[in-house]
Amino acid sequence: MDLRVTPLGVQSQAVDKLREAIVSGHFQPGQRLVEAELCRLLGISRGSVREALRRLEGERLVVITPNRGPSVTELSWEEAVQIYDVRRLLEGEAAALAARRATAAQREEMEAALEAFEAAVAAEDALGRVGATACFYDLVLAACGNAVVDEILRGLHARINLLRSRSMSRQGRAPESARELRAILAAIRDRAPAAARKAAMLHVQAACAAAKEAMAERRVA
Amino acid sequence: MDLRVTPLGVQSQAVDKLREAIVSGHFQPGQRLVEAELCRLLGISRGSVREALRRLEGERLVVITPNRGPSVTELSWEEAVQIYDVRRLLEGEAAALAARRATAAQREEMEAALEAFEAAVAAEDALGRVGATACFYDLVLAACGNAVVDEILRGLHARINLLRSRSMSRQGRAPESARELRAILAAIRDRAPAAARKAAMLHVQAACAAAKEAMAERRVA
DNA sequence: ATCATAGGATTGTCAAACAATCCGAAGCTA
DNA sequence: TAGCTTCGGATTGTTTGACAATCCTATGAT
Repeated sequence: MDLRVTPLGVQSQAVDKLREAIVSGHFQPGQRLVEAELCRLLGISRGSVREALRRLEGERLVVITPNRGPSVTELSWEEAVQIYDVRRLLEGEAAALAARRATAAQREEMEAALEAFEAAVAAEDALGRVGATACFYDLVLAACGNAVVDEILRGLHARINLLRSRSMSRQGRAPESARELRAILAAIRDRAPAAARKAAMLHVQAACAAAKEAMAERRVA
Repeated sequence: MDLRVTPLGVQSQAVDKLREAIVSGHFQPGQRLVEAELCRLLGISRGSVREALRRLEGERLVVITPNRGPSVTELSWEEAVQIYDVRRLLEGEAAALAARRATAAQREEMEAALEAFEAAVAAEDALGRVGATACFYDLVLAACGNAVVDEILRGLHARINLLRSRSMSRQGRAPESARELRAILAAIRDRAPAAARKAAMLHVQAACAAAKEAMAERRVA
């Protein structure tokens, strides 16, 4: 077991901070990220900033246009649909694998996370909801045992967040969402891969539909 | 239509050359990539080399260990299996979408590419085979119309290539492979998404099994 | 009003430097 | 000889400064 504690280089911190700033909407999609500006904000040199930006480019959170530099990725609705398509497949797979492989302890943790989510829904605690959702997802992805699925889905979630910064609301859908997650967990507990896959795909499908509606509202607003 | 011709900055070229060197096996998996060395080989500055390496890290072709620097990714068999799992899903999806969306012209091109592949198989032209395969894949991915699937699969193919550098042989499987591809194309021509998905998944499954055998041979050798 | 031009802002790239870290090899000890 | 310590070279992480190439904008000319 490796208990190394790395002093966490300047760049890694920069990447984390920038990613956080982007997914949280502090930097709006389309906004240009001027290197000199980021140097000032982060207190690091241009070389490090550029490397950090390259990493975020790899995560598709930033687009670097030649001779124009970096800006926050703008996600078209068309591309968002494509992402949801892939998510449907991969989250279905992840759920199926989790149903087959999750240990008893992991099932317990999922149950706890889901209860936390339901509590947050009842309390209309938006922040708690996203935290609990993330926790639930982490557990499923850990249980599925496929690091590649994990890695890709993390990336896709971050990218979808680029949309959500504005259409966050939709809290009306939370109860449905809770029911969908519960269905997934039920299938995982029953060790029913096919059912888990179906439930997870349904959940993504619903999320996509909800995003579409939110998008339409935004469009007219 | 944008017919801009970009002078193609130093870094982009560096990334391309390094990627080529890696997937072609010129740099072996696990080999360390010393920055100063790459500066000499590429004739560019350290800053540019480092940015190029960051990009390749994003493509998972290079691993950068803190305070040890970059080296060519070593793909474990375990991880390769996970990649094949995802490929099965996504190539199935791509084939299904292509079956639904491909234009007549695209079907013709696929037919041509497949015939080229079969010709290369008959002529035992290994290089021609990989070229024709790549071409066929490009056409299917273009026809499927999902840029996210395209992008992810390209990445996964490159990563699987990290394995193949040694286990390239397996030319005995080429005729089977040709039959599998033909089955995919047949389904696409019939506009039968379900059949196309099934055929594509079968193809990946077979490729995975073949890789496993090649791996086992290597292991004992 | 339209076009050309100039100037500022920004990126792309290079060079040089230095501290921190890692790794191997020499030397010392038992 | 085996094992431990120490030392020094190699390599990375990061900074600073510089300059050409490119883009954008505002100014000025027709």
